[in-house]
Amino acid sequence: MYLWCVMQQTSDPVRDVYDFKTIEPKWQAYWEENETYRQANPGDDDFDASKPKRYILDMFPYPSGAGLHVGHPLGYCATDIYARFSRMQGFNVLHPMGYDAFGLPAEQYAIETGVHPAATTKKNIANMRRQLKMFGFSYDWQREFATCTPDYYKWTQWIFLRLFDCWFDATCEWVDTKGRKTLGRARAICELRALLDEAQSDINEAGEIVSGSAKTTTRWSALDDKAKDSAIDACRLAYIDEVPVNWCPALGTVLANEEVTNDGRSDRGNHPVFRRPLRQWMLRITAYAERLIDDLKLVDWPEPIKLMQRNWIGRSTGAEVDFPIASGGPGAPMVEDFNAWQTERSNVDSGGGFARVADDSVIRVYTTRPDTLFGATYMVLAPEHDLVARITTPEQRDAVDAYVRSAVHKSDLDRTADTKTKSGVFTGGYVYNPANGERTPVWVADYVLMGYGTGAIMAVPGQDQRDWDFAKAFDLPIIRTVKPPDDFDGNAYVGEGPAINSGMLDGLNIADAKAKMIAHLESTGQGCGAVNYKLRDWVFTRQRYWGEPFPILHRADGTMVPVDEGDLPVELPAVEDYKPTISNDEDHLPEPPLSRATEWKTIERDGETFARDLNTMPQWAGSCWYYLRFLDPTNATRFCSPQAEAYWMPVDTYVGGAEHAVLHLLYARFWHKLLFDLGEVQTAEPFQNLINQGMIQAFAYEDSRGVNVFLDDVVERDGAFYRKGDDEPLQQIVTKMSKARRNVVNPDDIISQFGADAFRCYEMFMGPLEASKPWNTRDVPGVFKLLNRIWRLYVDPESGSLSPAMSSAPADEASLRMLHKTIKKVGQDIHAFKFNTAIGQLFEFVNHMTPLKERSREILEAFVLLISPFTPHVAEELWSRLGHNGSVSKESWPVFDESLAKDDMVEIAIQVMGKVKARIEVPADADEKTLEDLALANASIQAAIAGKTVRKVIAIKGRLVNIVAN
RNA sequence: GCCGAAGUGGCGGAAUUGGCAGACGCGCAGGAUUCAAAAUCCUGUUCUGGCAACAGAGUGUGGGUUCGAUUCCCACCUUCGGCACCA
Repeated sequence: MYLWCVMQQTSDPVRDVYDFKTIEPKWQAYWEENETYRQANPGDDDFDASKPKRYILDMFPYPSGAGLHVGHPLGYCATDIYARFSRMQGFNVLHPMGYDAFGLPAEQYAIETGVHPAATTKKNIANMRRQLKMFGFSYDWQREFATCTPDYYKWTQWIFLRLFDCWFDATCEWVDTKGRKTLGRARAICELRALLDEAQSDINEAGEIVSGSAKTTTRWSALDDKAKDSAIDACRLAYIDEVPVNWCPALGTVLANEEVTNDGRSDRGNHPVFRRPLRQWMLRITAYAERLIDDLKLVDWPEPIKLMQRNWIGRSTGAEVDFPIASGGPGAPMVEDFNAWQTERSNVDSGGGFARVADDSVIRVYTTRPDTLFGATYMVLAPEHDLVARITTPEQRDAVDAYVRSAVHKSDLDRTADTKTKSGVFTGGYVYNPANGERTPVWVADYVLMGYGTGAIMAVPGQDQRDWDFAKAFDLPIIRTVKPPDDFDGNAYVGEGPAINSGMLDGLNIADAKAKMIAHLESTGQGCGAVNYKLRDWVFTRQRYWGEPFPILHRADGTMVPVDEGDLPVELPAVEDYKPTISNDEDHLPEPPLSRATEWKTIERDGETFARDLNTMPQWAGSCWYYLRFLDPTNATRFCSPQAEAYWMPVDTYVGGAEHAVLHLLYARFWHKLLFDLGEVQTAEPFQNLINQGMIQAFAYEDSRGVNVFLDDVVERDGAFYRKGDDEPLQQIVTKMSKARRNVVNPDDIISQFGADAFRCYEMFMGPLEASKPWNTRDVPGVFKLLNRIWRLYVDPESGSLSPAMSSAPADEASLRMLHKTIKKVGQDIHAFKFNTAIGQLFEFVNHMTPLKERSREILEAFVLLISPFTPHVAEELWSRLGHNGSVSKESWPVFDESLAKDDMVEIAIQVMGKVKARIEVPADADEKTLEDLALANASIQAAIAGKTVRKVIAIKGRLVNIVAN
């Protein structure tokens, strides 16, 4: 207001045009000063418990040095509009923002420059905060935090300790706080020990408590203390295991799959990469696989995203089957007599039966098609499989060793790139097919993956195309066990049909044959029905500096103790050098940057020396639970107060990019379920509604050589594009924004040219939120003009006072109807996240009002409220110029009158044989009979049906009439 | 290869989910205003033919269901995103 007065005094004649450069900073300062968007928590003095709540959350950004690109604010604009709208509708709205601040780029920068990642991150956050404020987002800034601060990661470590301190009791049936029956839950590890001690239960190698006496189980009471500890450790939800990783000694670090090139080298520096097992922290997400699938039923997510999660978890049903080893290498345990083995297995009561964990004398496979067992003509082991070494005969040893070595050194991509050509080597060993006792050769091939199922398959070339290809390549027998249709001319037949060549199964359809075979396997102790998941446990270790340290202390003897909760956080120490230790030796073990923290890395406790864990957690860790910290970000005694959690959770609306559809959302759901099992949170699922914004793409221009030309150097003439100056024709393509494409649009530039309100409107007007669509700066002036036109409805640019056309007389009916229609449409569209059509309606309103000589003030006042979620700055300015005190955001959303929101007369089409021949104006509620009569009486229609017989008339109220005549 | 999403004017897109295809915006054309321009306002703008009224075609392609299909079904083509031989 002050600046406006100055302008009025100094410029003559006064031109009080829409001046976003003054308005936007002015109101941003006002919001900041008045804490306009602060949201009180339950228990606070100014908390209004009578209001319903909405928790509206954005996926928080990584504070990169490049700042926000135009893709970030797409989702942020959407949630901001929805949050402002929700407040006006009388909701308590939790709308926070923070930073996912641990991560690789800051560390890479530190390695190159020696600048501490904390300093880089702090600087980047400051820039990003400036940008976020520049957009006018209504975040509650008092709740802002970054995941890299000790106050925050203290609780990340605390949750890790919960994972460490729990096991998953898969057989536990329980009723949750919402009264739902659930199978399986996390329980404290001390309960496991108590169960084992008291109940004299047994524990098997899979870490399952078992009663009964299957032969691979061990009597708990027979174990010594150390063996008990390690058995317990193996059951934890956070456990240590050896898993193969992409080890790059020259970089001194482990690489992600996407950092490894096809020829098995690092994409940074082109160093050799080796796949080798490494001791890693693992999180047992697989224990929750079933519940992660089931509980998708509880959330309102887009079906495609749910489908992607289901596919990722990849539940399949089938059977595990044991194939006894008939012959192999010198040391291999063997089954001499197949019939005797079968008899022994069948005798369940005297130590036979199907063991929970396979013994050495069999190859255990998982199959989804137990009905095809009679067609299993060879076996395949993954190259990493334990049995490979033992089953290989001396004659085949060299070939197998060479094959295994080459496969192990291949990257995943390389190993799986070519799906047509199969490679593999015969081990020389044989197993018996348990269905018919046939001696079946055992091969090793890299198309079988150790990470899925049991790492071994029975190959059924008749019903599996991959097996068919392999059998053809190596001249192995093929037996069809499902009868294909007579006209079938393909290779493997995977369709439905009666079983053939399958003894007792012959004639059965696939489902019945599966069931019968599983029953047979179970009754004879040779196999059992099984469920399998593609999902694997989560490798939770990174050999990095810039992440959360593990709150675990290691004794010299290999045992571990958790850091006391009272000693959290385990703070990340300062180091001189952030580089991992590099080496040219493939066998050199990783030494993460934290090994350079010489003071920190050992610690004395009660006279005993412990080594700290030198690894850090992955970036996912911080983002797994940040939505809970926003509820109560400064709580020093708990990750958040139970009261805040009970009130705010679940997140009602979660908006972010579809690229997080699987990993982030699955990991966060997993952690949430752990906290739920422990009674720390009250909802089974964290995110009730999920919306995936599309990607903002950009036009890019290529010359004839395929080289990209900078946007600024492109001119358009007659719909074609040319390079400025040399008139070379360019090809326009739509692609991701990237530096390489030279088509990056910076939001700072757009805002300095058109303002934040116009920017927000443009992004929302581009198209549906979920769709990917190209940015086109050419279109921005369209919404910028809208704001100017709105401005002129209120402000007379000559005098700077309110427009003389604004009248206090009662509104004309047409304008009143337009207003109510607009209130209805905009409200409904915001609620449905259809912002593009909401803005279309704002245009229609302005188009209606602009030509009027006299405009009702009452209507214009209501319209300011309607635009305020989209264009908060200009709305505040107009609201204040209309003489109101206080922020427009504190006003209520206007209520529409249904009778005014719809037209009383409508135009309907009259068709003859589906072609429109006339249009008539009728009352909106005219019934079908009236429409039919009016249609038949219409002159053009009579002409159109002259000489024809009217067969049928279809009249749809308020829509159309169709006359069938011939 | 598999899974998912999508294909509508010169461009971004709309269409109550089976009921007038092209709302709204951009661009373009014409007009008003102006000494002139910018800005602003008004009019037109799917394509083809016609001065016009009007006629015909038209939502990736080809079929089908229906009085009626952008919408539902079948086959195919193209683009984008994800996954990588998942037994």
